[in-house]
Amino acid sequence: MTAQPTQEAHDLQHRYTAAYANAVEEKWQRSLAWPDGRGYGHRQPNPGEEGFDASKPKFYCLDMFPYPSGAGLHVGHPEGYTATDIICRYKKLKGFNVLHPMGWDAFGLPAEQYAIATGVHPEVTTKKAIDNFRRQLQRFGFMYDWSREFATIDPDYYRWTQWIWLKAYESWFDPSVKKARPVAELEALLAREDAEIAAAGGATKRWSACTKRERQAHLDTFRLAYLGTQTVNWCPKLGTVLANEEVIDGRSERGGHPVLRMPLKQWMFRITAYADRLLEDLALVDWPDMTRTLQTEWIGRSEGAEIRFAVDGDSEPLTVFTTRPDTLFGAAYMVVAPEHALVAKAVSRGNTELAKYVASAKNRSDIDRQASKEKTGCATGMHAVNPATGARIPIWTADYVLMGYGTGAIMAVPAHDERDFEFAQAFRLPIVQVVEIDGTPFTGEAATSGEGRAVNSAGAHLSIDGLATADAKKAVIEWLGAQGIGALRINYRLRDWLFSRQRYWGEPFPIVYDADGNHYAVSASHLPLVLPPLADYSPIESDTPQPPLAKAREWTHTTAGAAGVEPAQLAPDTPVVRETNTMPGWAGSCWYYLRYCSPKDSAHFVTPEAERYWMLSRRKSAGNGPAPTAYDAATCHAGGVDLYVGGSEHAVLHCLYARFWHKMLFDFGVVSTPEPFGKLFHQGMITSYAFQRADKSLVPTDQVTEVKEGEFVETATGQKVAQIVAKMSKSLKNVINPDDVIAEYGADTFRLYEMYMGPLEASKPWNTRDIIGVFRFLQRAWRLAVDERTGEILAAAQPDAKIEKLLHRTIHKVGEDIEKLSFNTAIAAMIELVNAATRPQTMVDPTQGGMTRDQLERFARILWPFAPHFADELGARLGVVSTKGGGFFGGSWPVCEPAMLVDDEVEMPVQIQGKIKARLMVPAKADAAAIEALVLAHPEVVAAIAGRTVKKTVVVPGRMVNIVV
RNA sequence: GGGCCCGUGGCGAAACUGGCAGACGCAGCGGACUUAAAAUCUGCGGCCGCAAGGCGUGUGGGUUCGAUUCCCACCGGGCCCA
Repeated sequence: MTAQPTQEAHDLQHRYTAAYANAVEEKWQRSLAWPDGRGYGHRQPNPGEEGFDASKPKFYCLDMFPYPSGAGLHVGHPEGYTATDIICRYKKLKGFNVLHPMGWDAFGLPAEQYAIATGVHPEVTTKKAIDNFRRQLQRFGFMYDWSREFATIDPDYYRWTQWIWLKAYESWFDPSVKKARPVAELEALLAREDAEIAAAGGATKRWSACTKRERQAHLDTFRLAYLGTQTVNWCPKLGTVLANEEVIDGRSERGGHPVLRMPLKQWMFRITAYADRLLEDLALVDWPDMTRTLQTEWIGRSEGAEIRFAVDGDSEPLTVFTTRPDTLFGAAYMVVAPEHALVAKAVSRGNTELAKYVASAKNRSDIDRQASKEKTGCATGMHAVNPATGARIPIWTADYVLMGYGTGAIMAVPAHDERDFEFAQAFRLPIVQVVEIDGTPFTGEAATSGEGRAVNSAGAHLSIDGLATADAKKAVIEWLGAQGIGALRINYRLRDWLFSRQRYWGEPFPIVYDADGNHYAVSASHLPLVLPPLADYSPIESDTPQPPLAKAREWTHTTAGAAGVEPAQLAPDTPVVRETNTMPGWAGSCWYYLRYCSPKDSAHFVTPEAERYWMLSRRKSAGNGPAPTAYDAATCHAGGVDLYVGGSEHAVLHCLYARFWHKMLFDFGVVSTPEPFGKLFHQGMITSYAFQRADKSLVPTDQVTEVKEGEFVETATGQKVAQIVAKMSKSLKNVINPDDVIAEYGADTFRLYEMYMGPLEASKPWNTRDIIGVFRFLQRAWRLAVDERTGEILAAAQPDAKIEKLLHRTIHKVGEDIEKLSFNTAIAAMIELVNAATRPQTMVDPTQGGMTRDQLERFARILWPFAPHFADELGARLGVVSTKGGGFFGGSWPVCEPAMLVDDEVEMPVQIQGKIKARLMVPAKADAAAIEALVLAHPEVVAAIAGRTVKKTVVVPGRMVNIVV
């Protein structure tokens, strides 16, 4: 990296240029490299290991798991990583044991699609991408403990992902204690009580009278990981299921191939069992309010009633869920989803029009169905009885009712629900007002929604007229209960989690099926179940879903014994077929933070001792006692990771799924805390400038010319374009490559720039022009300390009192700001310090100005978390650290004397009628009365209030004085 | 349509819990140094005004001795739900 110095630069060989910065950075990174070449810098030992200091408090800081894409790092990645690096280095200087790991979320679709296109195995491309990511991250100087690195695709890792899944498979949720228990306990319980269980055809059967198969089938309905039937969007041409967002008008978004909606048996997680705990425990964590709100809404708990309506000519009642049981008298008709069993019944009675409607609705995605304004529907010809009025009401089917929510059926109250109203109007169904809402009279022209008083709600058996909504709900629910046709019920928007994917590049399920389709677990001792290599990754075109793994016939067709099924479950020579679905990309990221505690343990998914040390933390209010050894809600924080930093795009799904897994693991007794992440922080997005024509279409950045300050034209046409802020994207050609920026300024400048752009949580535009500012700050700081010609330290002979005071204040402010993650203001404070200490150019003797060696060292220590290579190099030249000693890694945060933070005198503004009219110096310790006396005696004040009487004086010591006349 | 968040110089931003609006940086303008330029050091810098002064934190109102900060309405932008 040592560029040949030009003749002019020859005198200034030690000037902090980009080339110099790069050389210094690479020198330090080399000097800190580990002998094994896997990483460099800090390696944090675990409890029980050599060099572990149990007397220190712990700090576990985590960055969200990156997916190593082939495109390499984006400038968004180092934003969060720099922030966590700064706080970890700071905590290290403050005497903490710091766990700051990094690894790779490496299963996933892009690598698989690349494999389909090129035939290169995803493992090859993924490992290449990981190597590139690691190289880029290391070039930034991030203090990760690389000895703990792993990827989700490592069999040593996914062995435990499979192990956790098996634990869930072997567990059920006991609502009486609100936690998971082994299925074996449920089995024992059923046997002990000789319970009556549901059997085929609606009958019941005693446990003792059941066959082994019947018992198994019953237990399967309780498992936390279970085989369930879900309606999926299956695209035969693409050979895959699609997410709702990927289906438009019954065709795939990509390629426009037909998509079939079909029920499919797939592995599910019973996350809904944990809905209440996932909701309640949000109160225990220090998370952004927005994120907690999003999770709350996602879970979507609503209290209402389940009501069973008798159906004419059918023994089976129609069950609905409603949040407004008080509107029962207004239920003028029923609507069921096209997939509802009752519709099939009606069709089987020969209703051809209905059959046509169902067929057309079937292949519309849920999103299409809810988005369309036009209400469609069809009468089933069947009728239900409104239990309150005794009226016979028609049952319709319409696609705006979804099978997935509630019971897939609603009672329609058109007067008070907008969608029901539109539907009733479209099909001329009766509309009856049953709620009188204050301020919104019901005119019959629109639905009125909200709470009020019940009207038109009196019948022979029940009358709720005049009752407020809340009381009316209670009364109706009570009456329904007494009649045996309904009850209070809690419904959730959250659905059970579909965990199967028809993909190759994911964790295989440790499950096999016998010839009858019964499933058996592969025992934990046979894990990992390694993903078999495939020569051909392309999807299988078929009308029935066939995951790519089905192609590995030798792997899929095996025997129970070879697969590792317990002989007690199935005879070893029984032929079995392996599950060919794989786990989704979420699987590996649900528990990676635990594996970092002990990534090499081959006997446990996490070493219990390491888990306790790194995950248990004392609350701030509980003082600084020794590390806790067991969770105690009174003194411990609920969440193990002390700081989790990542984008808000993961606020709902990833953070909810990880919490769910953590709670299961907590119930299994293998983790100590009820929550995984104590404090969560979302860094903002780094955007970029882009250019827009008058018609709002976007112009790539390289097709724009700046004609003058702030004025841009499209180069080809000369047409004026507006500069706007947009996401970085290839098509806009406004993507910034971190490698280029490092080459131009060095990693330390890059780190400082991203932290100086603005608040960490804010979304901010990258402005290449601004980088020079922080680069100049480093240059100035360098020049302050180092002779640019000789490389020798230039230090003041005597400390300057003003600089010493400012240094203490800066130490204080930078420390405080780091704790608040307010890095931009911390850097501003350091810039001010350096500006204040900079020698005037006219100064002949450099030892007359600047900072002393001791002051420079303290400055280097506070700068170190932000610009570590720069600070280490400065420290080395000062002779206080060495490359062998690892720079400031083992150092400490400088001391701030509280006495240096207070002034003897402070300037106070004096306002008259709220406008500043004077300023004067007052002793800092003066009380309000003394200040008032000083102020009223001040000549400027006397002049300003001359001729008027002072009505009131407001004195805020240390702030200001306001005189009201 | 409902809910939540955000609007401060030419630009990125700062401002503790209601107490000096614009710290710090970029861009700009000036001075010093230089044959000159770059670099560096240094000064100015919200707007209007020659000045005194006035006006200023999206707009309009309110509470308060005092509002960027709290309340109401509106305008603009974003996110989530429907």
